[in-house]
Amino acid sequence: MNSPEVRLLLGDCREELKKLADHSVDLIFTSPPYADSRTHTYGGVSPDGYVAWFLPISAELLRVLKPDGTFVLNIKEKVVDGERHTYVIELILEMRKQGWLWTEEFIWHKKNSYPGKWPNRFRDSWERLLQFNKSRKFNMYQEEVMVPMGDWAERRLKNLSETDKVRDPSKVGSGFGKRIANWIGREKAYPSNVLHMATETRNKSHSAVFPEDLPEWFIKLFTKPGDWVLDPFMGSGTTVRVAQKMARSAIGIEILAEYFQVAHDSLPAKISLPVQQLALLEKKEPYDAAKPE
Amino acid sequence: MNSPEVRLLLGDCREELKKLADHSVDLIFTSPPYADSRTHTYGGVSPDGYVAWFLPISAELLRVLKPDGTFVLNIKEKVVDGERHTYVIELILEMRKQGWLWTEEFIWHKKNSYPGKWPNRFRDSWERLLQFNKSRKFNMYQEEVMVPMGDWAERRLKNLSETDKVRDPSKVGSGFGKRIANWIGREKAYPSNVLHMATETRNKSHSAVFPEDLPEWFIKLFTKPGDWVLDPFMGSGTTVRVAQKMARSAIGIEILAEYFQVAHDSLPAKISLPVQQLALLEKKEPYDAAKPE
DNA sequence: GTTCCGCATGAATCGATAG
DNA sequence: ACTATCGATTCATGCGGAA
Repeated sequence: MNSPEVRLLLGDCREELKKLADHSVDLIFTSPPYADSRTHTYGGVSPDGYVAWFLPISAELLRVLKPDGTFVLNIKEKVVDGERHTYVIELILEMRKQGWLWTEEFIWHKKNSYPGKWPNRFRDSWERLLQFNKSRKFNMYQEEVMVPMGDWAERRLKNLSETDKVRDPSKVGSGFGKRIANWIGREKAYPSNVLHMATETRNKSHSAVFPEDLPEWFIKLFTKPGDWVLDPFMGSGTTVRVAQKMARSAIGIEILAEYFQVAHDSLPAKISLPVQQLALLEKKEPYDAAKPE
Repeated sequence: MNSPEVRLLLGDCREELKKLADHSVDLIFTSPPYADSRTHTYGGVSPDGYVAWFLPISAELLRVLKPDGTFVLNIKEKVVDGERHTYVIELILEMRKQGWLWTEEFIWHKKNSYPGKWPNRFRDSWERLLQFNKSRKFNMYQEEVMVPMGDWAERRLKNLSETDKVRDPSKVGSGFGKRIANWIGREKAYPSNVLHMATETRNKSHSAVFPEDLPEWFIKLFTKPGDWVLDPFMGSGTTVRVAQKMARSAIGIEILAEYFQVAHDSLPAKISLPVQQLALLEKKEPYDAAKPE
């Protein structure tokens, strides 16, 4: 494999994505601006217009993703007029019409949001991580994200009963049997589709939408070293930064010069930008640490 | 308030619901048969036909619910041909057309989910708890579900002082620190929209689909003693049993005589059934403890 | 009494094989 | 080709009996 590289593109992803080749990316991990946030960019997408705004982008993502690649979309609907808005679930339906397969929905449980409440609801402590694929056969490296087994295992496996050594069919006909003996020597178990991760609190010079653990988990699960990771809404660059640390190649696209600059500056291994982009950066306002929300 | 009572109805909820008066119920909590499960009843609803099957029922539920009442629907889509099926999210969209407001989506994190390993997915360890309302003003007794605070705030503030204060003094004055400080010294905190509960695996003469903690939490949150709770898919009666324990009145509807009998027999405070229903029970096979799956 | 340990159980899903 | 059946895989929990 070639030495991993990072490419940062300053601009609107609706344009920048067109520069990427077909079937060139192994994993897309992104957290797009939610409806009504970052209204200063992307024309202030309204909840009602969200699906129409996103579909051209997801069409490009479908094009650049390799056939055995994966698209993970971190998103959560906001509350509008007392209701959860339906733009996310409508988006799922429309993306399927585009050709995406809705393989799975992971839950990110945000462990440490501060307590608080509204008259009609509690604090929102979870977000969706929608997994989309182009085909039913996609790359997944499950062993990379295994977790330590519970301490029950040690006790359990010390003494095996006779029924443990053979497949013991369930009494109630659930069709499920077990062979406890298979677990001997194992120290790790597979995770589930619920991820417990704290939100980023140690805020550095940039504020991140999600903690580094989140892209790291999916990069481990869906790519191997040298593979290409894409984040079309790079923001302050969490995804590309993690990808670089993990020896994956990465492409990050960001429309806002301030965020772009933060992402560039925070890469552990520095990269140089094309002259063209440096000129673009010059024209924008200088990055102000207090500005990004 | 009148003394709480429990009414059990043996029959198809599509018929039985018609017997209930308009605006008579404070909380509907139910877990309908998921697509393709419980195929021996309800004609084995297929994923593709699920929405059409459910809509007439949700229309009746809309009629019987009080204007300030709440409907909590426990459901999860199954995997069909490698994808999460879309019947649940389609149902949300269709129910809104009926007049329901989709107020919130709680997550039930099942700590001990069904085991299994597949090449393309992990264990499914969460289910949806969809909250629907008829109006934006509904009864919610948030204090009833507050949880012990523990040392949450202390840890949080310690974190704040050590890290955030140093790196970004603006955070402390900006309200973040103040909000945290507001919680110091309080004994209880409001919960979030993620519920961590184990499934009921122990088989005590009947197997419950969900643990008693689950309906208990929503009954506390959305009703007060004496209010009416309805479960149109009663099953083995977890919801009505909990409601009775909590001094709420309850109505349970179940189509299958075996489950109906279990629900009736497991009520802590015994109730007598109308002669008509006893006759119906007679005609069915007698309940056999080994039989319910 | 308290702690430790054995054990059955569960809204599942995939791939291969058979009709 | 398309559908139905079958075997394989897997982990946290709470009860009950033992130490």
